[in-house]
Amino acid sequence: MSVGDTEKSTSDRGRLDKRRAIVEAALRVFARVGYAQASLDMIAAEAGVAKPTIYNHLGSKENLFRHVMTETAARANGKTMEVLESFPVEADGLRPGLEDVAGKLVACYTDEQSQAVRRLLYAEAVRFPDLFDQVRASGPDQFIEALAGRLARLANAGHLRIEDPVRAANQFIALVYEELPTLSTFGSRPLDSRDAEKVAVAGVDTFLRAFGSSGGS
Amino acid sequence: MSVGDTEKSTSDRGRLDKRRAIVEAALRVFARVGYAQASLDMIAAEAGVAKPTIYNHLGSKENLFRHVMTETAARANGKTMEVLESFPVEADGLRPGLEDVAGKLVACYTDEQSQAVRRLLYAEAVRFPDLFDQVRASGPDQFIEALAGRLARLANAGHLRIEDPVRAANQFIALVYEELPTLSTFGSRPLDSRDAEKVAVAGVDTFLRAFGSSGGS
Amino acid sequence: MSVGDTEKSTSDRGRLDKRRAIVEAALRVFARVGYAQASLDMIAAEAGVAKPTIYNHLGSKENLFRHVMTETAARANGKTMEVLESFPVEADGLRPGLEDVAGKLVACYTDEQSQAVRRLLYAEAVRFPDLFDQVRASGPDQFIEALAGRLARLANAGHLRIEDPVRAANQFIALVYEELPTLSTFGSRPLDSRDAEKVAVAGVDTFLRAFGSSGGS
Amino acid sequence: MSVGDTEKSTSDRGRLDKRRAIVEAALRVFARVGYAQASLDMIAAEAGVAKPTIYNHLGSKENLFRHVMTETAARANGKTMEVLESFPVEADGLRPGLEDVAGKLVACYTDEQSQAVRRLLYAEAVRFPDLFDQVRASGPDQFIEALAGRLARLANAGHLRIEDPVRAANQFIALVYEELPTLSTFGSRPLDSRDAEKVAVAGVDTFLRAFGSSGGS
DNA sequence: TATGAATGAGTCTTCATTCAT
DNA sequence: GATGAATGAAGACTCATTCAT
Repeated sequence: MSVGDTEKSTSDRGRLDKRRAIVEAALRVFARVGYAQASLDMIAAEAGVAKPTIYNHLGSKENLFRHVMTETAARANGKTMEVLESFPVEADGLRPGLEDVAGKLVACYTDEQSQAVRRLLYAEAVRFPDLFDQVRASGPDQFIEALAGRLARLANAGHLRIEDPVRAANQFIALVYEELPTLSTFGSRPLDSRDAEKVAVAGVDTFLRAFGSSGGS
Repeated sequence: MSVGDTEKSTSDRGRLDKRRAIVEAALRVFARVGYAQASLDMIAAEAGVAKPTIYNHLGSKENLFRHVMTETAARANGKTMEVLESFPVEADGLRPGLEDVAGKLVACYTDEQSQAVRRLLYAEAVRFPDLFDQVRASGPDQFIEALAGRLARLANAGHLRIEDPVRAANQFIALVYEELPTLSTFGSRPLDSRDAEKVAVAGVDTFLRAFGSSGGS
Repeated sequence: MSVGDTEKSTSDRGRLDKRRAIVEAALRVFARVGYAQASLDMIAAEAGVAKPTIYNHLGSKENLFRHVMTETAARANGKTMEVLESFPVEADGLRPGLEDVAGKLVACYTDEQSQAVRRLLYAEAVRFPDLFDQVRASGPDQFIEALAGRLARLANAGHLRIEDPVRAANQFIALVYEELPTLSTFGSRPLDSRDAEKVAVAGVDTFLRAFGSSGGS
Repeated sequence: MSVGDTEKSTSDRGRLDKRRAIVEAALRVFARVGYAQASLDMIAAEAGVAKPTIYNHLGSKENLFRHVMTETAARANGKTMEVLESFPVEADGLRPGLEDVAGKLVACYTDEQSQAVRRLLYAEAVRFPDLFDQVRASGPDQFIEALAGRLARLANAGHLRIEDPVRAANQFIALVYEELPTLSTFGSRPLDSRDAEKVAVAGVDTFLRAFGSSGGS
């Protein structure tokens, strides 16, 4: 009467699909109107499920929010960490390499979901301080650490003049992101990607003027 | 008990006092729990007035929020602009001058009300985009412009090597503020002022390494 | 423009009327469908007020229930205590006196509101044990004590042979009320008052057979 | 693993066990939180079955409640009727015989399940009046009838002076149970068995004072 | 003008009940 | 027959806003 495990996997797929639909819909709604203003009615409608289904899967509005935030942040953080794989390791092509990395980081930063999570985290920092810490520890903190490592390696090889790599890493991203928040009204507006590109290139330029071993190359 | 305009001025004083009390109470409540979660009951209680009095004075919750934001932002921006009056204009004492300015800017940035406004503006950027623009135009944009002017003057005098003063101004504050938001969890936590000081000094250092006419000092 | 205190009293009257209407409506609804099944919508409709008005006056469903119970019980207890004022104090007319008291007690017991409170208290004894205690202490306990006093006085005068007046008081009302709960399905059904009367008279008869100083009078 | 009717009987046993588990769990839950507050989730969890299984076996919440009440009441009534088997039939040992019966009745009355059913029946008398009638007819009414018969026999033999045996039967249990409901807060609290014993003995004493042929023996 | 009281709309959450497997 | 998942309906409670005084 049935085809066996295919059927079961179909059912499981249905379950997971529904959960996924809820979480994604919730992210969209939260991003659109904020945590407090988002009603479970909106989210249920957006996800195409009944309201109690959300409770069956996620338990409560607060829990739903936490899941949405951590899962989306994890995805975004993963993409950001991948960028470091193309980080330059030699003096040869240092500037274009850094520009490439900076461009990719800007792309990650301005990714729609990434902006949404960041804005929501900021907005609800008072209500969910622990969530803020958790996301930061598992994301930005690790990223800064990794970036500092790459910079230190370049410094050791004499390609950069850096005393405090962690601080330099922080300054690198400060320069690269610079006015992104302002340009996009904290992510609530689309942002011209050429503007962002220019900012990134300028940030790399200043970074190399400050830390390049021979005034940049 | 008294007559004539004295009475009227007394009553006017009372009215203004009441309005002021409402706005200040509203800022505290909004900062504590956010816009959506703040109820007019809380605000009325905190201000020591009856709920309808808020409507008499400010009209609606949204309007109250707008007034609170713009008035508080204006006060904060005023203080920030004053900092520029001590901006150095000569090569002599350039580094300590910039460090002094950076320290004062950090103090302004980390001022409690200032953080509260910034956080609320961020949090409600989607719901009140016009408010965001208005505050930015009357504050940060003017500040950047003024800062760029000071930097251009220093560059013209040969004390700094700067091509694009506006960009340099943005980078200056990016370097100075750097990780302030992270350190204070976007303003929801007190922040060690010595840490902030160190960040500011390091930011100035990097800025001068990049833009100093002779490698700094 | 106004007639002075009349106007104010009118407004106060309106307030109190509204509160009274809520409490009375709540008693009716609770009695009709029980605590858990009673919705504030029903109560608000029955009282002719808006739902939040109930919250303004009474705070919560639980609190409303407590007020309804204690206020109604106090009224019922008051009436019951008044019955004792006609309690016989002499051997002359002892039996008719006791029968009169018994009849009045049955009337109090079978009073609609009284039955409703008793049934609700029983029904919700698990959820509101403290309420149960409070009502019992301020009502039945005091009544038994007072009744025991009257019986003791009769015993001292030699009109009754009673060793333990409190026990005798309990047995008196046990005999008088006897099968009232069963007859009225615990108060959920009207009860034939002649049946009740007979039970009361028979109860007095048995009581006097047991405690009368000369086999009854 | 096995075949034929063994398998079927095993499965039947399982089904009946499951049904029994559901009914017993339901009684516990209903007793603990009342009818309206008891959710099928609680009951399913307490019974260790899935929610739809309850529907397969009992059909609906209301039906489940009816079954639980009637089955438990039948069990309790059976035990109560058994007590009458030891009812004294001679003048010799009348008082101790009645005291023995009274004690056993109190034990039945204060049995945990018995109290739970009584309380639930009282609590839901308005919602389930027919259930109340059904249980009363099959239980208390028959018991009173049987008790009246025993008393009549004793009266006929000259051991008691009773005109209306049914009334005397009702008064007997009224005196014996007397303040049990109050002592145990209508069964929602454990009750000191020595207190109950004393009440029973005192009830028998009064009963014999009233109806004993020679002042009791 | 300032306020106590009232309310209509909307929020989160729970529950009895039913499908699909 | 037993179950995990889904849902429509309903409930307690809150809030921004408006009258009447």
